[in-house]
Amino acid sequence: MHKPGPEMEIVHLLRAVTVELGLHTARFANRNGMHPTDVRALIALMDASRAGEEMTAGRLGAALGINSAGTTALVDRLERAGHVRRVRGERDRRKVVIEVSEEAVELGWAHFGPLIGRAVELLRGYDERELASIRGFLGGVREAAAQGD
Amino acid sequence: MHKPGPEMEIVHLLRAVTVELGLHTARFANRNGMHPTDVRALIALMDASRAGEEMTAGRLGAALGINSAGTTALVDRLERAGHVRRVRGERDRRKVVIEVSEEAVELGWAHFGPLIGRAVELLRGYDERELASIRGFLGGVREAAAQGD
DNA sequence: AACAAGTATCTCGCCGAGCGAGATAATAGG
DNA sequence: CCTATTATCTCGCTCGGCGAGATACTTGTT
Repeated sequence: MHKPGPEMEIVHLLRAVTVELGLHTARFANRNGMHPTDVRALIALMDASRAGEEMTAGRLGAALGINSAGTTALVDRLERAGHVRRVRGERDRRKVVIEVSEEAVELGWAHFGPLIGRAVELLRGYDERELASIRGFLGGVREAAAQGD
Repeated sequence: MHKPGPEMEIVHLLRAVTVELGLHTARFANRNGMHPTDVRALIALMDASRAGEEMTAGRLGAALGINSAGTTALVDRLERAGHVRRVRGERDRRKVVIEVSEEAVELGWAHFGPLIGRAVELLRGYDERELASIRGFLGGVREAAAQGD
């Protein structure tokens, strides 16, 4: 019916990885009385912070694929738990900038640190050409998955 | 604070890929009046079918990280939509074997086919050593993420 | 064989995440 | 200024998933 091909093994492996990472995230969420969405939000916030960008409520909701009502509830939840702070935008006072608390960053590192460490360790075992192929494949899949919004 | 390192770029890229694939799955779910969990369930079912294994309600719930009540509701939903069939276990009549309908398989291929095709195309551009490094990295991350259940 | 213990699924009642619709507040453009 | 636009929030609601416990079938024990 479909030709198997040795490439399919890697495709299925990639999917298996995303499933496993999803479950890993869900465990972190459960252990801290949070929901998967809350964790995804914190990750998005830390990403923005690392890139030196401000994350507003609207952009956060868009990044997670939930609407404005859901986003407000999400930020309420995170704020109530002390994971984020709401800060009114300085230049545009309609906006609400969301800042991650130091405590949430540490909580995240405690759980995801070992996994990240292991991944970095694995990557150290490859030479530049191998790293380039990994980078190229992941980048290509990301682009392909982003098509058709 | 943290040493950046060129490896971190790939770690963040992998995370970006999982985020993008998650959104891609959510779009498929929305367009077909389903929820992300339903799609994850169908994928798990097709995986099992491809591996020639029977998937029961209990194993499905475990694979998705939801409890038995939620699993029953999930299977009800999928059955109502015509995506799966319930079949009483032959040997052990307590079990309920879940079978995916041909129609659901085609629906999935219509949406995920192009993405899978693009991934395979990308992989064809690498030689055996490069494929081995991609396989090795993904396999290693999967194992690392599976630790600590 | 009959009974207890174990296992797989289902039912019931409930909580709360996320949605649609629309209100409110701030900015931008003519 | 007055209107259109943008950003967030409020309200009411639906329904996915949970905990507790019921039900049905299987397996081990005596």
